[in-house]
Amino acid sequence: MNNYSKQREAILDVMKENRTHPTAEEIYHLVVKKEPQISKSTVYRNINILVELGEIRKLNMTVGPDRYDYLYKEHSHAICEKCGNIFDFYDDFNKDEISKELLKQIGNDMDVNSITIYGICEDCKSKIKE
Amino acid sequence: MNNYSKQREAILDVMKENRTHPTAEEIYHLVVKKEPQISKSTVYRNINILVELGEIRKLNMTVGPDRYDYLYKEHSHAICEKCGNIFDFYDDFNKDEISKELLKQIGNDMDVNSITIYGICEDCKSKIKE
DNA sequence: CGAAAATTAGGAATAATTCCTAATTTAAAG
DNA sequence: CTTTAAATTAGGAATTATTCCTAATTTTCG
Repeated sequence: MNNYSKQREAILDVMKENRTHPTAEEIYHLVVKKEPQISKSTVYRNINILVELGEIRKLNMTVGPDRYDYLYKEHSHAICEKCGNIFDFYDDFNKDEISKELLKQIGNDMDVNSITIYGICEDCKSKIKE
Repeated sequence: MNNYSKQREAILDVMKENRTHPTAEEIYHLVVKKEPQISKSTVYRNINILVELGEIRKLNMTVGPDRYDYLYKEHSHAICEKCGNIFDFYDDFNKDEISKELLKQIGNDMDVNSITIYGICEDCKSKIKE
């Protein structure tokens, strides 16, 4: 793993240019404009490699397929469990402290990568009431 | 939605008895012991209803299928992005404050349901180094 | 009880993702 | 530069996870 390929580069470019938290399918449609011959399996494989390399982040969704995000800047996500909308925000969580607390409680010295808030957005709240 | 059925009750019982964050498939195998005739589609449908009703929680996984958790007591999860291990822990996050901060930053008055920590557990860290 | 609404089993269908293979591209060594 | 090994690709098959469909059964409630 880790040889240069224009396909992988095109995928990373698409991720850099798009801060829309695209699904794998959406990434495929964006990248096929740059590399028309690219196959879907290549997109999937490279997405996984880029996640592995820590260049992009996988967002775990309650609703719909997984989404991906380029790590342009340290930030967190608030995700609506109803509609799947993702909101970027800047938290002031202290990851080292969370790590320490986890060690104390669960006895496992985890590296904390990200903190995700799951909830219900304004729109979905009002729809439920109706 | 919301009529009694012994199938739905059996699923909820299984969730109460098992604090292992089972997948839908695992729930099916557990519940089929109690209700041998139950079908997988009934399990899936009722899992979704129970999530909807707020009786169980869906855990969004980086690796593998989604998992579910009975809400026996307010707690948070730390999930290993490599192996999918889920650790329960008690946080002291102030959800109302997070909600306020979100309103300020994203302009959306979300209800915060849960906070999930994604990271790499001890075991997976040591495996990567090898 | 008896009608209407909800739920079921079981399988088909769909969606999302991974796997397989032969061909091509890239890296690195001479 | 060639040559060779390793990595990557396209494209489609296969697999996995989940939802949808239908006729039959169960539950609710007047």
